[in-house]
Amino acid sequence: MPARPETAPEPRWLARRLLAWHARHGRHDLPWQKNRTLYRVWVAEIMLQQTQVATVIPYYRRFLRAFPSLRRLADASLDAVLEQWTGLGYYARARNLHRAARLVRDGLGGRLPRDLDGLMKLPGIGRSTAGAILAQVLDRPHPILDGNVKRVLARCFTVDGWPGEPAVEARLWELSTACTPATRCADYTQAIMDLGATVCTSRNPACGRCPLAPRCLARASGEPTAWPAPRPGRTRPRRRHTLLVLRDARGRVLLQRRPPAGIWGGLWTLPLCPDRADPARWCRDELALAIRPGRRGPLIRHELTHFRLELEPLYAELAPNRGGTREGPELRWHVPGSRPPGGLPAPVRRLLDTLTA
DNA sequence: GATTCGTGGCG
DNA sequence: TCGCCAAGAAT
Repeated sequence: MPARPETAPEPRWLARRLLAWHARHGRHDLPWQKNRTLYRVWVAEIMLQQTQVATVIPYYRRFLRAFPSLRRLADASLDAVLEQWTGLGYYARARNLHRAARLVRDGLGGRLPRDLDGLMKLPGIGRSTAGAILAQVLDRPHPILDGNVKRVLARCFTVDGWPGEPAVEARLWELSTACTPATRCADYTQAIMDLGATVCTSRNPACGRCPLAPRCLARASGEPTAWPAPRPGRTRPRRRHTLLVLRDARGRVLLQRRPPAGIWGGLWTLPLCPDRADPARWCRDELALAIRPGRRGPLIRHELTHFRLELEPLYAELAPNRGGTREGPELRWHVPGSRPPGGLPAPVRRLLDTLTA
């Protein structure tokens, strides 16, 4: 049984322990940690929102190769940006990143703001992301509050309640502010995130390797994973859709652009089968596939089913741009294996890959 | 204040 | 197979 401290750790002790731990056990060679510019760290922080480091790294390298500077990003088309974002998810991040780059190019002389309020005015940058950028690039003493920090602080100080509740989050902001030291802010910020990501993990915390364990109240309780409290249960609505793979005689696949906002906003997907329509009823000439998302998540897992589709009725519904006057979804024929017209959702990309092979 | 937004990994 | 979670922000 661990020793049982009765008082919460002092902020200065916590920061000192974290800094010492980070020197030996922290991560020091992440791609955005070298050549730390506002632009490079900004892009990294946006990609890292709700996304783990290991997932981000290859995307980050490709993205910076395609858009080495803010100017190059602002001058690029949104389609080109979404194409780089394909598979990363949360595509509003890419749209906001691109919009912010143009705002900076056109209104701020091409320079990203170097203060909290200025950064937070840009789309996609909230308080935590702004703090992380300033702490890492300029070593400014701004607290952050991401999932790692929430977990570490909630355990150390046994903060009750689900962090999604505003009152709990406010308390965690207080603690994060109190613990953030006036100096060595870049190292401290990286340290507490690294601890949360590699030691104070959500399911199997390695308290035996934690520099904060001696005074961690959750550790002392014997059940460190009791904090933070889990999100209250909720019933997620199940949605079921059918996407159609329509191929012409040359093997091209019909793609349709999603509306600019909402799920997969601005991306190119397979056309949606109209609700209540049975794809099988349209079987006739062309071989097609239907994707039927399963019970998981918004639109994720899918099964492939072969259908033979009658194209003409669908074209009447899907190709309203013919003639140039009617409004309707943007459509494009795509040759599998060639460069896509823009961003593709991961399931669509995977499907197109199977058509290539 | 509650929901929405992707995808991959984990137990 | 399933539910939860992850370097959050916008609506």
